[in-house]
Amino acid sequence: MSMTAGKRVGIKQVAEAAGVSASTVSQVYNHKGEASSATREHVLSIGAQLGYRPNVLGQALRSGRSRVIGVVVSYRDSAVWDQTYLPYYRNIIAGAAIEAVEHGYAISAAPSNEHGLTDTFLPLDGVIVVDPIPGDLVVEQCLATGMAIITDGGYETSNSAARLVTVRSDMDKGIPKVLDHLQAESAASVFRPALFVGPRLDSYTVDTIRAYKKWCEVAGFEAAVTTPEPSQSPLDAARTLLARGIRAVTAVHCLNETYCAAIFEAAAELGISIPDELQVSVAGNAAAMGAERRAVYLNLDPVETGARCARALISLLEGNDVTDIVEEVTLVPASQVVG
Amino acid sequence: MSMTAGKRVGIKQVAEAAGVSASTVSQVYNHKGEASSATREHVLSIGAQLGYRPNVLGQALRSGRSRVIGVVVSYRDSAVWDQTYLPYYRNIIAGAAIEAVEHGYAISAAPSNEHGLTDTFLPLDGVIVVDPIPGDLVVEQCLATGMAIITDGGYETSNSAARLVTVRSDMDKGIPKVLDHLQAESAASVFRPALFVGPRLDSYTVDTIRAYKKWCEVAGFEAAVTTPEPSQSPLDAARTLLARGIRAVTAVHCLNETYCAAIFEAAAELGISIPDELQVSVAGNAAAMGAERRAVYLNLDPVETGARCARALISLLEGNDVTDIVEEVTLVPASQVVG
DNA sequence: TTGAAAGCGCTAACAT
DNA sequence: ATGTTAGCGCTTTCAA
Repeated sequence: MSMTAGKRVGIKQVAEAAGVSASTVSQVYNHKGEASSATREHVLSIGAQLGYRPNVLGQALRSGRSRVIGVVVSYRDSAVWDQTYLPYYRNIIAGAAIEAVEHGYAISAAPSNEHGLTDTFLPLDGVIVVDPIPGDLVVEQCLATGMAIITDGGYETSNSAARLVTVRSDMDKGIPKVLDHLQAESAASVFRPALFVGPRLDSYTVDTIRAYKKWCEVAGFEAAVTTPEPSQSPLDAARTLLARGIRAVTAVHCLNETYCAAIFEAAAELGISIPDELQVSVAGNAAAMGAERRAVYLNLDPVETGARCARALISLLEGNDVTDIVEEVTLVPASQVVG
Repeated sequence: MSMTAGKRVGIKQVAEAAGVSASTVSQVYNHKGEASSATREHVLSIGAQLGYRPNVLGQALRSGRSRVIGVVVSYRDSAVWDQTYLPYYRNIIAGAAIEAVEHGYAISAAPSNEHGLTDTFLPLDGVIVVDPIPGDLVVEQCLATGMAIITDGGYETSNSAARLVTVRSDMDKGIPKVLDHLQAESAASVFRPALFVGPRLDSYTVDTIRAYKKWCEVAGFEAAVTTPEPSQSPLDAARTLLARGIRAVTAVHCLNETYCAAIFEAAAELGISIPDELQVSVAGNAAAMGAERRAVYLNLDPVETGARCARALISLLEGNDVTDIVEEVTLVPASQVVG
């Protein structure tokens, strides 16, 4: 155990007990193999005997690597934050924390505001930025300092020296999957799928819209993308969308749980029955709180995503080449409980 | 931003620019008020100008405080771990991480095994131990080193010097609440409430059993506590319990989601209808994945609990007196969706 | 009120 | 192959 309290055994104690110098001990513990195997064994056995654990703080200070990675929690704006982003971040954080510890890293949630990353007390070896927008302030700041970055969501940069890896869900496959499913299950005489997204143009949204439009084009349907006007609530936008009538809109795919909830509420108000008169699908965690059993889920597992991001970042920090990651998304039909 | 990469400005740069010594700068930034307000202002303004942020690693090394707190993830044993503990821990971790960062602390998930805490790489200022059992190895280890500890769940120690604070749910109030509710809703001619718990005698289980027995005694019912035999699965135990018949058992309170799921499965097998023939209640997160709408929930919010634990620990670390915390639990009736 | 010096635990040049 | 020296950024006596 490397605890703080109590008199811990340090490199010096081991050095003394083993009758060697501190640097030899250090050398044995790190650059495995420049010491004679005799001393090596000896030092190691003494170390084990004394219960020596290198103090990471010392290592960190000396090497400039803190073994702490940040998970950037973007600027929070009210309702949407609480409903969707906060739960999502929590899961990302938890997944990243559990993965990180396996590799000897700790997690620091790193809040950001309109000025970018706010004070993160511990120096960060790298960061995970969730859902950046193009030219994201936090990403650009980190890029500028040469920090290693993982984005959960696509990100374009011209910075060729960047240590930046993206992790994103494969909407190019997922969206057709869910639209095909909706069409196959559709009871309407004419299938009319709409897309309901938010105003924030992060890559997730952009990818979703692109895939939707492409599917419509290929399948010969007219694309209908609805976005709340500035200052319009998701619920209002949903009302407007559904007011077109159940012949104009027979199915809606929602960007996330927030928009899905708005659709359900608007449908209830208008006396539209789901899924009989209106099919609803949503990208989100089918196993999450208040998951809507009447909706089709394009299942996202944020805990796993968090773990994946942490793994990628750590791999990057260890000096490996890491390529962008595209996550598969699975389809969970309506009324199906997820184990 | 206190990032690692790039040439950060340190105490020396500030000292030089301000024309004072490093120790004066340090003094200004820490023991607010031993420098003349003139120098103070000056140093602060130069510091701000240069964007100086104390390097926590340096501080930590010198002061022996790492500003990292551990969340101990207990020994994981297979199925129960995945179903109940892992989700619970995740939420605790996320809640603790978000709370911690507000106070300048990072979180390290700290895995433990049968030998206690395994290597946690960063030195910990304190730990949060979830659901310790009496004489818990991890708790005792930490106690021995004088580390600050928060237990999520009651814990008894004779160590008077201990910096140990417990955070627990108020089962003494919660259990009567849920049993009263079940009794009031009961359709059976004779109300017969059973309790279904696990073999692990952590304080949460013990508290639950105690409160249940007391309620039965006061209300004049016979107490019936069911625990899986060693090597018996929860499902098997549930089968045995329900096999007694719907007149012998009209209601079951389950310790957690694992036991609740077992009851539901066994009931389905036996053709017992819930809640008509059998009332089921469970202590857990009513807003969680796969929450059972037919069950009555004694609602636990692990994210909030995690935050509370972190807050208590940090307060302890800052040298405050912190008293044990008892969390209220609320009742969520069956078939009610939680916002 | 301020500064000089020592050192937290460790690693990396450099010397031997 | 091993030891010596210096110093990462900071705090903390202790002296001025």
